[in-house]
Amino acid sequence: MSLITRTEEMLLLVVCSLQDDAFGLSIREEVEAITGKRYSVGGIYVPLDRLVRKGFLTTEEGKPTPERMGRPRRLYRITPDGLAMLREARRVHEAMWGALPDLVAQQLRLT
Amino acid sequence: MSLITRTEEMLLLVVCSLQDDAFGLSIREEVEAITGKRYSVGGIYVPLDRLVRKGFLTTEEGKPTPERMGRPRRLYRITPDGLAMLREARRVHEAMWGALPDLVAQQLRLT
DNA sequence: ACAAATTATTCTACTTTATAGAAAAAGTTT
DNA sequence: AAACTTTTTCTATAAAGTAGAATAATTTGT
Repeated sequence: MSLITRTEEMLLLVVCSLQDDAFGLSIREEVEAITGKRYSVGGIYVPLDRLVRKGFLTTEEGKPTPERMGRPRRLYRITPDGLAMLREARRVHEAMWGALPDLVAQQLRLT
Repeated sequence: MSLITRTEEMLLLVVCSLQDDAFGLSIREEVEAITGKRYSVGGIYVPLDRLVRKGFLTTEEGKPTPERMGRPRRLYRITPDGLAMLREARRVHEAMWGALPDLVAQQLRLT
């Protein structure tokens, strides 16, 4: 199977990190905090949908009566297949970076 | 500026790893070796071109008289901007994975 | 009950990137 | 110069990324 994209990896990881609070807007906040870059709502929801369709995430409506205004949340959780994809992404990442000659590695890790 | 894609990161890293032997087909071999996945020639040359256009790689014709048959090679090297992109990709990667709660991290690193 | 305010998701059009492989190019050997 | 070898270029298609307006579902105020 094909490798996951960087966006997909980020979203899967952030869903894991947020645990029971992983929904569209909280995921967006976290992604922005970590990358330091702005994301439109589409930039989050569109790939989230894709991950659900592919079976790497599951989703369900948030609890019915939280004392909170606004539309209910749609929560996300990672699946076993999603975890497998993350492991694979990590393996490739480490193989790539591990193959660097020492001299180049030094240039990269510092500065 | 926007984050580099996973393919771009792979190609930049492999160009670094191969040093003076980084050309289309050798890059493909290395990418395939590391990922364990097959890549068409287009799957390598098209993104390589993009990286050159963006200023993350430079390219030049291979030496004139190598005792080797076939069309001359087109060699690639990373630029300072390319190195900066790799550093940024690495920073984001570490921030993402570092934010994982211990329990999830265990599930991922093992198995 | 209705209007306003709040919070969040859905939808969709557009741009960029990925993917595949046939065709062309540039050299060497016979 | 014809055949062979190695490598790149080109081009079409599919998939993913990006942006933001529109819509939805709830609570609060009157």
